[in-house]
Amino acid sequence: MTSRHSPAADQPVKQTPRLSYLIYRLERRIRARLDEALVQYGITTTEYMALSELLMRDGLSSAELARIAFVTPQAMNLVVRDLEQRGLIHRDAHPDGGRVLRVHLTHEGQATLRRCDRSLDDIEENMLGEVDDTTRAALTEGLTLCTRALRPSAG
Amino acid sequence: MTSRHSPAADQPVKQTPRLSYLIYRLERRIRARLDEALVQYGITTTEYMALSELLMRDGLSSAELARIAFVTPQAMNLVVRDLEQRGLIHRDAHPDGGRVLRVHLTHEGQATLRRCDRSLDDIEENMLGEVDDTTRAALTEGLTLCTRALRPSAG
DNA sequence: CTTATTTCAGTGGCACTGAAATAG
DNA sequence: CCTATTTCAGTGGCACTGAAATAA
Repeated sequence: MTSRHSPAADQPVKQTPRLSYLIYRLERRIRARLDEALVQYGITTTEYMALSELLMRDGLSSAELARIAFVTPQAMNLVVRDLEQRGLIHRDAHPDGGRVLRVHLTHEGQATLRRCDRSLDDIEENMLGEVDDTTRAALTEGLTLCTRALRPSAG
Repeated sequence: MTSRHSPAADQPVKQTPRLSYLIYRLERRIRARLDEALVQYGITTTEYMALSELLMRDGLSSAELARIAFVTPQAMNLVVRDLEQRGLIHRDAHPDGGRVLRVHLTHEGQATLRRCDRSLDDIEENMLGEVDDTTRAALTEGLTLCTRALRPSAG
């Protein structure tokens, strides 16, 4: 798909795209692959991300998950309640009281998550094939720093 | 059903999240900031990305833009036609014939894009504040390699 | 009363699928 | 006939806003 248009004359110097642009494009591609892989387990990407976060941090509330995912609490609540009805998570009252409901993965949820993780690992293996370990480490560090810098409550 | 979840015992070691997960979260944050910044120019993030691509590669067709953005040609066509009606781009027939319409930025489109770019630069400056030049370069390289690896038609 | 979490209800941007018209 | 691009029409997942109930 070399799609040759005009040679080079009217082409501005091909500047380096902004990082945000690269992230946007890559996210689209990962999303498409992941959606395709997860559909066999009946899981959406958003649901998968919520389950992943719960594996790392068991007992988060829906509102906390919303802040992490940067969506409204209402949006996350829909995801959580749907996952609960399907038996992938369960909730219990927070010991500190309040209306807070802590969310936990069920055994079925953990099993589903493991299957999804394997699918994602396949995608990442393909994606990172040409990327050396040094660059991989820099990617992890850089993305983490960037995410932290854009946190809602500053940090 | 025994829903026993001891506080910390069954907590796995906080593993390093997968890169896909970091990209997903960061994209959410950039998206939110960018949407907020672009609304004053009446531009959506998707439209901005299309305009950006056109600055780098003038004369792309809607179908080519769709492949780059990894969306269906129908979806991109809606974006392109809307931008055309608003005078930010114009189209002309491809010299090779066919139904292909080459898309070009108008002067107004270029001016709007420059304003949007400045908004994004502010966001990126904030986002990359803690990231050193070496890591920035590695981010650009790594993200580019990853995107290329997940290209639809391989390449 | 104020604040945070959760829930209920409605809305909309945006990309999707299907199908058709055009052009080589 | 076959393929690619563009266009028309309908659909749906998903996150949004607004408002209310609950609890400290």
